[in-house]
Amino acid sequence: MPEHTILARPASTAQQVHDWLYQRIIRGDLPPGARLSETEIADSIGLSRQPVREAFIRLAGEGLAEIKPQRGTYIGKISVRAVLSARLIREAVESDLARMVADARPDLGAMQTELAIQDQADKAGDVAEFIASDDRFHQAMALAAGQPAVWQDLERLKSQMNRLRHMSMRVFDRSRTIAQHRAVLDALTAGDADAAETAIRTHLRQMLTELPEMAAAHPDYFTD
Amino acid sequence: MPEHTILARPASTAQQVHDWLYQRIIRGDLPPGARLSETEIADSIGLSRQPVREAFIRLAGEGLAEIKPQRGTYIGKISVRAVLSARLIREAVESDLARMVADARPDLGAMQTELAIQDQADKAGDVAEFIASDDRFHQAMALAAGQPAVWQDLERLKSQMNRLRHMSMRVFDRSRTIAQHRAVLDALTAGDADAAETAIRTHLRQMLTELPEMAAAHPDYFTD
DNA sequence: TGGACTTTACTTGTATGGAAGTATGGAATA
DNA sequence: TATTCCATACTTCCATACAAGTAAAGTCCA
Repeated sequence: MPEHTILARPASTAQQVHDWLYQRIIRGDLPPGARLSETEIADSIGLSRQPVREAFIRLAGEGLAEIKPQRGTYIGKISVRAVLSARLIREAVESDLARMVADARPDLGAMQTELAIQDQADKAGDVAEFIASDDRFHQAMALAAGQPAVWQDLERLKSQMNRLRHMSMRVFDRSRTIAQHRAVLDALTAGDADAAETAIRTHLRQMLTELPEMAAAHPDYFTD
Repeated sequence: MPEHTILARPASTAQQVHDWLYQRIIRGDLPPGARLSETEIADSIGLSRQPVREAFIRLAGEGLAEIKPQRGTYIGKISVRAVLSARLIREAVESDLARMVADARPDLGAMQTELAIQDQADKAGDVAEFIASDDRFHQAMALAAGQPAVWQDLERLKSQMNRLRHMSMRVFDRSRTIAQHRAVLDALTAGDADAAETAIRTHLRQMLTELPEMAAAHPDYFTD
């Protein structure tokens, strides 16, 4: 998304505030339903309300914040409907991508690398790195399919899902995720499109079992 | 996306400005690359620059405008990459939805209705109504699959594509679109999942031939 | 004690002035 | 003539002040 210029101009203040809040929301630092005050944040970082306000507008556009006119702004709760929708879309798209990769037989070194990183991160208990590598694994598949832009679009849909994962990864079995990733990669390496599609669909359906458990454990974090 | 309240409070001015510009962009009234001036628009509708500015920010978040700091704001050109990506995603998702509908055999009256409307609109030469009904046809399929939220997500991805369609529908053969829609509906009615998937993929691949022609006809409207 | 009303302290929304940066056209210079 | 420099007229960005609306605490009255 960021356009590349020779001289990398620093982003606008409003954009920086947005990025800062975005990370805090995704990582679960700012919990769903939490209150966001323009004045409070503006004062805390020595800015006027305006750039903070514009950051809120950007966040609301991404579905991460909810601006209630004259009442307040709140961190959006995790929409179960949005998560389920994004999951279905991911399954459909990534199974098509998997078939493309299996047929084209490109180099899959990047995916191999990420799998190794996930192994290490799991053993080290580094949850953040595990999640980051998980994303890069799927991104690498999109890249291998020659569709980098598709992954960018999926990223935008995934934002709700990401928050869920930062919660669930601490709870659920990461070795199961690794095993599923390996099944995908094996099928792709073998050039078996049917097996690859089955593997990726199985992997992405994992969330269907995790979501209800998380929603039951933190009912106040979810809506719908 | 708009939240439903019992008493429909009028949206904020900034939101209204956004919606107004959004429609004008999608319908091609404001051509890609055109200049947007905060002061100019603010003066023309008797507002201050601030709400107009916030409308610009919302548009930029949707990829419809590009804000160049201290230089100006412009209607975003149609990104070929974004259109191709959205098209691939639509094909993957809608073919999964089609399979679900074919298997579940729900009532398809809504899709029938839209097909009839498209027939009429085509004969009457009402392009806007034809496009609107085209959208409702696909939306009805998502609804029949029990996935209304999925269509909402696709809508957001489609914005770039929509602009393209408002151009191409005036040029290309609408009866061909109708025939493809009928093939989809027939397969769904018959409960033939394989045929339905084939039909919807064929239909959505139509754009792959239209896009290069449009890009060649209006090179200054596109980027990438 | 209970309930309706008023006040008060918040919130976001809008208007306006000025700061910082960019592009353009003209003048001075080689 | 060609090139460099600079003034000027833009643009978006940020700060500040005020307006409009909400919600909750406080007050008055029955």
